[in-house]
Amino acid sequence: MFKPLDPLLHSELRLAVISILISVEEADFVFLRNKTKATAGNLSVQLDKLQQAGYIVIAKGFNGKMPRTTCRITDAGREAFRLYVEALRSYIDPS
Amino acid sequence: MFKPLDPLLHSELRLAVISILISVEEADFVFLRNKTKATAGNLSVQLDKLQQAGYIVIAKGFNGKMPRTTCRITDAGREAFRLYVEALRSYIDPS
DNA sequence: ATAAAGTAGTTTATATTATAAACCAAATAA
DNA sequence: TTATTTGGTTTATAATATAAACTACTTTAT
Repeated sequence: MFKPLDPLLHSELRLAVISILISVEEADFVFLRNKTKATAGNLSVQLDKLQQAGYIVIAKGFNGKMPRTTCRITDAGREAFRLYVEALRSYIDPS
Repeated sequence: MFKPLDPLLHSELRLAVISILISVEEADFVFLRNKTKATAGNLSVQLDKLQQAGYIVIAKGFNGKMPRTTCRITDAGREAFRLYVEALRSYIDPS
């Protein structure tokens, strides 16, 4: 009947992050913060969780002298998102 | 960009409950517990929240001698669900 | 009649999660 | 040089989800 919803993606902010990364190849911390309107603290924590889960990879570098954190989705992340959307349909599609 | 997700519906169990009530006119506690596989305690708490929010109405009665709790979705509940699904699309639809 | 087991829930304690506030280190602007 | 801004992280707190324990009864077995 109802498919379980991956708790890692069933979070407004983490879902928004994955939703962005799905279509963008790579995005940095500031870009994600702007797009999601999240606080930096919350974003930092949630990116960490996505990385722990293997759904994204985070690379730390510099843009000139300023620190720069860039994120990409992994294959596991893409697959998790696909499964999450599929599971959602079991709740929202009139079937 | 991303529409906010009503926190009252952004919960696996509450979403499942609303998803059932949308299509069934009325359902009792035991039916909901069976369909959702939730524990009774959790279901009790979440039904209460949905009622507090005005998304469902709960009626207490008896089936013979046994207590019976029946739930129906309200117009507000139906509208909240519609908006929730619409908001979800801003995360999952490739647009 | 009484004890044991089952039904239909509620309450409460605990673990998990989300969030913001406070902080840090470095860069830039006044 | 002392603010202010940028790009974050850590930590404290509030909110949420969940299960375990409990209540109140009914049914069944002895």
